Amino acid sequence: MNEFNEYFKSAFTVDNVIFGFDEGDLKVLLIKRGEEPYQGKWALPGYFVYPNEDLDMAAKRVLEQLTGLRNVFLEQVKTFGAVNRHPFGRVITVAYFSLIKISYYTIQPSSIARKAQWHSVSKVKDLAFDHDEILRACFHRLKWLVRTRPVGFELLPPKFTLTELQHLYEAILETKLDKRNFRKKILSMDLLVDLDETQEGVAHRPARLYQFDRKRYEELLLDGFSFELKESRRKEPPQSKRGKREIASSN
Amino acid sequence: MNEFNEYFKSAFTVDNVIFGFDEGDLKVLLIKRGEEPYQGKWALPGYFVYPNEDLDMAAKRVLEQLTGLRNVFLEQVKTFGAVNRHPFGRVITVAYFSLIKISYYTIQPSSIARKAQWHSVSKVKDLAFDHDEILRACFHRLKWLVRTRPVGFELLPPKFTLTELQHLYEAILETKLDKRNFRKKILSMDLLVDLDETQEGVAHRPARLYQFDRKRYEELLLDGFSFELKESRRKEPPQSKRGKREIASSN
DNA sequence: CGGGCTAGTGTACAACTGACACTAATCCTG
DNA sequence: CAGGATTAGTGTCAGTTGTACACTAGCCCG
Repeated sequence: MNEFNEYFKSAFTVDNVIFGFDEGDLKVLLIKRGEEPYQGKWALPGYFVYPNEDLDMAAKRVLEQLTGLRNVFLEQVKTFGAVNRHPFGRVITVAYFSLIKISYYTIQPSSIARKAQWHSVSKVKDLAFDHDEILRACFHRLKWLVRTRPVGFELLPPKFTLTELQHLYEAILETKLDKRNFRKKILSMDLLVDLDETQEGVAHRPARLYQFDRKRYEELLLDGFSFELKESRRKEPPQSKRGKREIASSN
Repeated sequence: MNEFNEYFKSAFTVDNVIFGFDEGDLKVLLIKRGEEPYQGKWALPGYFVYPNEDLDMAAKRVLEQLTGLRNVFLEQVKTFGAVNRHPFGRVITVAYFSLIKISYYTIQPSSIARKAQWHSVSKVKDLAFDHDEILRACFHRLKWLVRTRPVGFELLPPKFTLTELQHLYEAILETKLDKRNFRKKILSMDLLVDLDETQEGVAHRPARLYQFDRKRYEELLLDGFSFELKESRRKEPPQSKRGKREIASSN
């Protein structure tokens, strides 16, 4: 056993990429570092794993201290262990990502949490450590996840419109989707419950509100869920007014 | 910096799930442990990560010491860090998996390698440490991978028959596939080169030999590859001889 | 009450999927 | 050397799914 002692000199941490969705934009929760190294830079929330703690527990702890939330989607993504990624010594970090409803998030009294802020995923750059790379890896995983499991559940408020759901998919997949095809596909999964309510206080025709059907959701996880829709090829603002007219729908 | 010293007391290792394919069966390379803990048990090949080594480097080193192979498919899968998973102290392990052509594998002179042996994935159980769980996780990842990338390349010998390729897919996916549909699908990808050679020394009609087209393979990786075929529902040995007759193909 | 805005809706064509059975070619055996 | 054993190899049709595409409906606001 002594022959291995030289190896017991490293530390490991967890870092958590916390995704949320708001204002049609995919967001990630970052912390402004108050101390060295990388003081003043934005970083992913994370901490050392305690000696008596499993990895998943550590990730949950970090998430809860920051957001007050438990029982949310949380999954290990990848481990980063480049030799010099941390100036304090050999530290490898296990990256997790979680999906939360921003509307449920409340600022926690802990000192870390007071330095936290949501950032648009597409605009984030120049994070501390190798966190840019970690964020990219987690975003990539989220993109994959969205095809494999009905992800909206985790990120949207309990009641939402189909357009909101479509915007979420578009934000994650970084494409535009065709409205009619998207609706056809989503509704055919029998996953949404029509609440027979509509939006209020919007300056246009109000949209119907839906919620996810948790039971059906779990069925789909088992049966295999797969979401595939090509990017909409619709030309943006029609430059010619003279395209073939579509026959008006009559149903 | 001193405040963190208590965390720098752990070690980490890599474990490598090395898959091969032989005799119609998916295999994994295991080592019989010569020392405690778990002496005499089969285990995944792995070792401590050296202080000056990145994770991927460590995984490559383990693979090469064992098989003599470099430049093979090798990917990180998941990190396992349960508090008591290792009796020597806090050791977390980063699991990798690799795909190799068994025919290229040669027993290396190193002492570890002499204790290595191929095992059918479906029969493996009761491994040392948490290696059963690690193997399951890697097999699961391989199942996913096979839908996403033309995996045969990595596991089959350079020349192979369509039936061998089909058996490989069946072994990984743990299903039966329909012969005609499988062939149609694979050939339509334009990924295989017909070598205009046939098997020799088989006691039946010899099959044509194919090889992968590396260039087309790389195109597919970029363009997005997706393999989906339902399990064949063909009834095994036809119990009734009186099913509807299929019209004989006339082309 | 008209303009601005977003919601909401159907169809036709193309592409893909999946079910399904026999003949061809080789070796082996008696 | 004929017949049996064994695996290779091949096409079509029907049903489903994917995709392109444009207008009317309903609300608020000025």
